[in-house]
Amino acid sequence: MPELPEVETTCRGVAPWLEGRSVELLDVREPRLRWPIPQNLPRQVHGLRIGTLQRRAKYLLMPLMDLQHPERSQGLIWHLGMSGSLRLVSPQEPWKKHDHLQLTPSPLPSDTRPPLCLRYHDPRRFGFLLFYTGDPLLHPRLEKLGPEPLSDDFTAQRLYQRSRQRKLPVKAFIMDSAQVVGVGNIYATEALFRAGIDPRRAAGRISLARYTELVKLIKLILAAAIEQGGTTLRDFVGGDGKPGYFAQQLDAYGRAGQPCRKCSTVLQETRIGQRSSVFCPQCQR
DNA sequence: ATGCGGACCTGTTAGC
DNA sequence: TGCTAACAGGTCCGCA
Repeated sequence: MPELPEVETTCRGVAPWLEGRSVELLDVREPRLRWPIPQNLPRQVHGLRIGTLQRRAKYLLMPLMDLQHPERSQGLIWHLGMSGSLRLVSPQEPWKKHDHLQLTPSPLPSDTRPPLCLRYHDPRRFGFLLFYTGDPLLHPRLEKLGPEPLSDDFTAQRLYQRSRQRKLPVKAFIMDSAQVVGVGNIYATEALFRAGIDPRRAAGRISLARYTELVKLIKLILAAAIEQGGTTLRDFVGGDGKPGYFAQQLDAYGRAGQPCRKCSTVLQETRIGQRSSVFCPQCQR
C-alpha cells in the first residue's frame, strides 16, 4: 500500500533517471485506471522535456516542458492508488500482468545504452494519471489539500483549532486530507497508539497538549518510514520494487488480538469510517 | 457544513 | 478440496 513514505521514495528513486530527458513514448496498454486515460495523452506529452519531480501528499508531480513554449507550465500527475508502483525497467523487460503504462525517455547524447523506462504496475487500478496545465498545486485534485505532515505548517495548534466542535472520531479527523496529508490507516493507527489516544474519541474533545504529542509522533513516524524507504532506492532499478517500510515495527496495526507491547492487554479491533482500527483499550483513552 | 456510507478493483484469506 | 464471501485500502461522490 503506497503511503506517503513510499511515494517519496519512488520520487527520489526515479527522478535522477528521468529529469532532463524528453518523452519519447508514452505507451498505454490499459487506460482503465481510476479515471480513464484520454486517448490523446501520448500525443500530448510526446517530445516534452521532464523537469524536476516533486511529491505533494501522495501525488507525484512530473513537469513536462515544451521547448517551443518554455513559458507554459504543464505535466503529469501520478497517483499510485492502493496497489500501484512505478519502477525503472530495461526496455527489454517483458510486460507483466497489471503493467498498464510505460514512459520511455529519449536517450541523451552521452548514453551508450537505451535509457531505462518508467513502468506503472497496478493490480487494483485505483491509481491514476492526469495531465495538468498551469500550477499543478492549484489542480482541482490538489488545491484543497492540507499541509504536508513534515512541514512547519502542520502544527498542533492547527489541528486543535480546526477540530473544535467536530464530533467525528479523531482517527477519521487526522486521516482527512484537508487537515493533513499523507496519514493513511497504518500511520494513523500507529500514531494514536503511541500517543495513547482512543481513536474513537471525538476530535473536538482532545486537548491542545494531546494534539501536541500526536503531531510530534506523526512527524517522527513518517520521517522514520521515509528513512527506511530510502534504504531501498536500489530496488527501483531492476529489483522487485517493494518498499522497505513494511519492515518497520508496527505496534498496533495488524495486531488485533495480540498483547499490547506496553501493558499486555489484548488489542481490540473496531471499524472507524469503514477502516479497520486496532487499539489498546487500556493505554488509549 | 458535517459525517456517514457506497463505489471503484482484484489478490489474498477466511469460512463453509 | 472447492467454492463463495469478506477484506484490504485512498479517494471521490452522493445523501441526509
